Amino acid sequence: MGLAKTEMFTDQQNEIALFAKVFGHPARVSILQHLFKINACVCGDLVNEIGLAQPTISQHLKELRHLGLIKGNVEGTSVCYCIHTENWTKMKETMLAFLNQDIATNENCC
Amino acid sequence: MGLAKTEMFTDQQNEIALFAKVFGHPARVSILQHLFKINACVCGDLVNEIGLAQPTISQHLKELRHLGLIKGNVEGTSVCYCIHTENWTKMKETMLAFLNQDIATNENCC
DNA sequence: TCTATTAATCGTAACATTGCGATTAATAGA
DNA sequence: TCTATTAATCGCAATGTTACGATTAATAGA
Repeated sequence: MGLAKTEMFTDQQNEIALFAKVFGHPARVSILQHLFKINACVCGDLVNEIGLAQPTISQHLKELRHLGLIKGNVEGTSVCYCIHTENWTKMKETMLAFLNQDIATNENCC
Repeated sequence: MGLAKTEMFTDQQNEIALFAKVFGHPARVSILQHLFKINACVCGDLVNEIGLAQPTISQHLKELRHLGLIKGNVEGTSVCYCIHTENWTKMKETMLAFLNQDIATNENCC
């Protein structure tokens, strides 16, 4: 189907999956790392930096923007993208709670 | 294309993307949370717990196993799955380094 | 040995993702 | 106004993902 059955999972599980999904492509990881590094960027810079075509980068930026992890200011003919700090922090809390789960001790297994 | 151009990214970026991708489906998030909770589980339990068909769960378990995040012991006709603690810790370090990036201060933007 | 149980695998349909050429929209500057 | 620049959007081809019915493989117990 290619279509996740989201209705059978909790909001929290779906939220984790949505954030993880957007990190599930090295181009988006690379874009975010670049934005963190310089904290100000136009799309053209990213095209040169990463090496994918302009429409491809634009599409990845769109996904990051729709999840709220970055924001963009129009400055003349270019757009200045940067990390949406508050939303990044919120996302981080959700993901950290998932990654830092404690393992129940159980000697019956493994 | 549906095919990420991994060769233009660093090993670290590809690794982050691979881990994130496996968390990018609520069923796998749910499976991992369940394994953390009870730390011993057969596939059948997960089918009842989650509500997807047995082949679907089996497929998700396979992906988690191939990334090394879980391990499975055969016990008679059932299989006991649990978190692969060492690999989970390693994965966590990689993901935390990405999530905890510091934002460069730059007042020229946003 | 026969049967029930359990999980893996196969095959396939439906849908999603990725990448990019072509085009469009918007603005700056001549 | 005209042109150059920049990024978004469209459209499409190639590939990946998800889900599950059907089947298979393996073992336990009668």
